[in-house]
Amino acid sequence: MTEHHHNHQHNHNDCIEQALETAEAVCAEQGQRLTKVRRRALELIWQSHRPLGAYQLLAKLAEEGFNSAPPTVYRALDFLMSAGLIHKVESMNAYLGCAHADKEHKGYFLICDECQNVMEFDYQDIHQYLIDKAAQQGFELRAETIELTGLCADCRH
Amino acid sequence: MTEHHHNHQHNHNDCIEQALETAEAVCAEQGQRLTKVRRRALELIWQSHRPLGAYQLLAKLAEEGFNSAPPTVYRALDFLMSAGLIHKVESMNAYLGCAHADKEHKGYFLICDECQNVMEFDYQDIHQYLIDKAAQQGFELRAETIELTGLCADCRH
DNA sequence: CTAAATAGTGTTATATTATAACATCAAGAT
DNA sequence: ATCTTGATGTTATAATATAACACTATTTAG
Repeated sequence: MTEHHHNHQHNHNDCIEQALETAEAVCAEQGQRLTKVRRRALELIWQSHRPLGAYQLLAKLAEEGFNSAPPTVYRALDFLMSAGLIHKVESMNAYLGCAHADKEHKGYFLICDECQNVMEFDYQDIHQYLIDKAAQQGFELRAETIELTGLCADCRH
Repeated sequence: MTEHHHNHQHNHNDCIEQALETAEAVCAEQGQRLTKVRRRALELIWQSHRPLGAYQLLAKLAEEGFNSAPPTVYRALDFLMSAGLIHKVESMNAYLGCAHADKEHKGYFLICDECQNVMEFDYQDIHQYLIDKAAQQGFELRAETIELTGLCADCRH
């Protein structure tokens, strides 16, 4: 389990830097271009301590002189998602930096109702379990949306 | 696992009838009122063979002379969700009749990308597993959004 | 039985999230 | 250098959801 947002023990700047390096590498490998707006969008998403809405991101980009029409941000988000660099949290309509972009994985989330802090986890055993259960029904699994909400350790007091 | 929508083997009308009976019982037990528009909304959701969007439902209700402003349908949906009679499929912004409304359970979905047919399943073992994994992080689980997509047996040929 | 309280609905307006369509620009390829 | 493709700019609009307040119906208390 990786708690990558606003953890007491770590310097989040390191995470962001790491994420951007990974992004560069992933894009290079896939022959994709990490353009200015894409790169900055990714950075802003990582700087947020909670999943960031498309229009929140758009506002931040606009402040910095980027084009402020919705397609700008949705294009960047689509790109980053298809490169596996961010995930969409469907239950929040918000976007989150992915801490395992370099590994094939599924993004499973633990979201705190109180502080919106998100932990991403990647349990290969759950994944395999779900594949097997689906296969028993003749169902071929392609994508998983797994979003768990509740109270994080800090917010339970 | 319960495939309750458009299965070859069953008469879906029976499902709908069953669902409405359960709804009556659940509402009675909870001291809630299953008013005309709520009841009809639930029935229309069940009649659909795939998750139904709020505005699709609104259109159907409007055809039948119900008020056709959005709050009408969102209020009905909110009511039905909080009574546990339907679920929202977050990844589709659509709503689905719940086949286990009378039992305490989590709605987990298998959604076919091709035909949009949905199976709802309720694995207590997954649920317990997730509770335990979350608890190991000090996280108290409250709600789960588990939506799996892929190809159903029919659509794989 | 009636008044008060509460729950439900009607109505208008608007907020939020996302995409379509087409023009223009910039980067890498021949 | 020009061609091609991918990326971005721009305008408009679609799709999803909620706020706020007025009105009505049902339940509850006296």
